[in-house]
Amino acid sequence: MNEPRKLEVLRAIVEDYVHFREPVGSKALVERHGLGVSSATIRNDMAALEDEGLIAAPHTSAGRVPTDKGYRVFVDHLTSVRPLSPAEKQAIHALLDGADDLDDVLERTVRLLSQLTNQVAVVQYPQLGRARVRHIEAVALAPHEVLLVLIADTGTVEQRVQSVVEEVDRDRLVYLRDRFVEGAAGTPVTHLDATLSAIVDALPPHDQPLAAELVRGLSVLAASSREDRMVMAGTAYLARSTSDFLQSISPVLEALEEQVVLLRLLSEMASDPRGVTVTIGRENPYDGLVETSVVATGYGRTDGPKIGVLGPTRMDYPATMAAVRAVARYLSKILAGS
Amino acid sequence: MNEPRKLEVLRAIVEDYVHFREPVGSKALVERHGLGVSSATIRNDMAALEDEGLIAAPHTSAGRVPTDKGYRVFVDHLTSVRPLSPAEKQAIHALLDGADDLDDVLERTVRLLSQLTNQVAVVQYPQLGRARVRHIEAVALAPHEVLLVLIADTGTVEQRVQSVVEEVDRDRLVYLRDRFVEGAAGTPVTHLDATLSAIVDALPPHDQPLAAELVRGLSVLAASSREDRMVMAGTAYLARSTSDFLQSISPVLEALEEQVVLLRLLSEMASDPRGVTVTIGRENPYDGLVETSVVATGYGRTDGPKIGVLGPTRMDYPATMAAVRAVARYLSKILAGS
DNA sequence: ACTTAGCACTTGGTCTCAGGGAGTGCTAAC
DNA sequence: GTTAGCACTCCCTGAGACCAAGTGCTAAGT
Repeated sequence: MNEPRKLEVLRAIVEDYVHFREPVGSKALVERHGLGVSSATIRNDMAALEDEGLIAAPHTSAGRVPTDKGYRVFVDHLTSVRPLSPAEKQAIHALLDGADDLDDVLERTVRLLSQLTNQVAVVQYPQLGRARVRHIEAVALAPHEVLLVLIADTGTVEQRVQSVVEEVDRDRLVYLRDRFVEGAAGTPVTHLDATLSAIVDALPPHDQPLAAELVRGLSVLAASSREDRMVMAGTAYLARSTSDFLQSISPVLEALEEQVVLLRLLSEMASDPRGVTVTIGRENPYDGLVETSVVATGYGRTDGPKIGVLGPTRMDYPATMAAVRAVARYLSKILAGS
Repeated sequence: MNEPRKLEVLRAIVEDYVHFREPVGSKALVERHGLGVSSATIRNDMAALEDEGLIAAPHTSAGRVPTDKGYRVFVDHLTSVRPLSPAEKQAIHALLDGADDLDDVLERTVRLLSQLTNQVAVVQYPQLGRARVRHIEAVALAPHEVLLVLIADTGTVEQRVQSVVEEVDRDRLVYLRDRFVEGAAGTPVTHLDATLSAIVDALPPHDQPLAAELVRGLSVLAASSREDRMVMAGTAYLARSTSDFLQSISPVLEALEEQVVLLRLLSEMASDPRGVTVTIGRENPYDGLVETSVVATGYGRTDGPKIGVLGPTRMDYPATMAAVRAVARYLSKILAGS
């Protein structure tokens, strides 16, 4: 058995299936790709590939279709992430320039990625958890209401109106805020609670009740923050996929609405040395997504938030991986620059 | 011609078509509804209704289907908004209690409405434009960076990091902030720009450049605020509609992503004396939504933001209208209370 | 002036059947 | 290890027949 050629056949099958969206037979294969052998030989290779579970036949007299496992081998061994075309790079520049706000940047990015890949794109908000405290602000809005603002070095700003039992005095509030900023600036947001608690303990006793209430509010900000939020675009592409995928669009939409599902999925994806990670079909633990693949990567600092694309398992992996990687890089650059 | 019965026939056709999702014939009509006449009579009525453009036949030997115009008559003259069942009211309570944050409230609300109606639900963010300024905060984050926060009496908080040319001095910033709050608190957000500009003019000359920059940032907050944002839920229900609607799901998803489209649609919907407004099929100016109807109403103060539901023209209008109205009322109550 | 029974007619959906096409697996020869 | 040849399987398509549902019209009844 000719191993290299067998893998070449697998590649050809994947490429043709992605391109023509229908099972591919041995004859068409030799015609479209210049494999210098006859269709019978290819059939032998295909039988072997089928034995290994890399391809499957929908029915006896149909061509073959890659299995999840087949796509996996294709992605892992048969393709490298090709760079984007200049036109695509220019599109990235054109769409991402001129954004200021973090929300705006993410919004544009996700639309861009969706348009580049013709698929659903998602981007996770920068995780406050990995960020460090840059500033804390406390503003008295009313006798018993304080606006708390927590600003992280990632650029995220979280705010919340906290009601307090004690009547707030502006000067005391400024004093407390200064203590907080002084003691907590630079602390990882995850440690904010502990750091602030220590500060409270060191305060004069009569300041402690109010300070404790404020710390409680700030902890809420640090914990229930945007780290579980994401932006999405391109759901309409789901419906444009082919007919059989159309049947399964409803569960996919459900999964997309359950952002928790997606967020877990993204964060569970181990980072890959090549930069992008791919989860294919049933590798995915969620039922609604058994016919979809996810191509994702981190952006910003290492092990940071994720950005990715979701589409039918029958997708153009090389192109999608390239787009995801390129957009992630530009996004990192933009966020670092601002 | 018996006018009342003819309208009764129209109602029966709409109800049956919504229920059984297939064209309804004269015979089935007399069987299912106790109209005391024969099918031939109904056929005459149906011919008349067809002449008036209220119903149509997909083909010669099929039953009739309501037209957009038919639904319109049904909605306007043949149905009243029925109150919700106790079970539904309880569901509303259960889901909306325990929300604090505005984001959280809207999120829960839109999910609730979607589940109640089995359709796509949307809710518009409270418009900052109609709100009044409650507080302004300016915090120096870095030598050339100021965090601006604008808090409205609607509970919305807008923030933005503004970079400034001049190096900021903390005391000056506090001074300027105090001038702003003093002069602008209570002003409608729409007039914020003018009000602040006047304040700037009255300041000592050496404060004016920095103040002007801050005002520019605050104006951006006031203008490009959340008033063009919305929350959505239940897109998966789109795919669960019947087959013919499945063809048109892609344009609908596109329209939903183009939030501008939806927002314009919602704001163009005149408020109806009965509380809920309905836009049916082609009454809708957007191409992607020719097969969908929108049921919406305002919440909060009069002429305020909108909340609504979007689904196939073949929807259960009375139930949907009831759900939208009920949820809008609860939402208003919650927002007023907090 | 309505209402009704009866009936011819239209049409889409379903079923069956046959034929064609695409593709496979196997065998035997190279 | 490769190839040609061939029988076989299975899906898809179209044609034809048939049925069910529904209509519109006419003529008769109230």
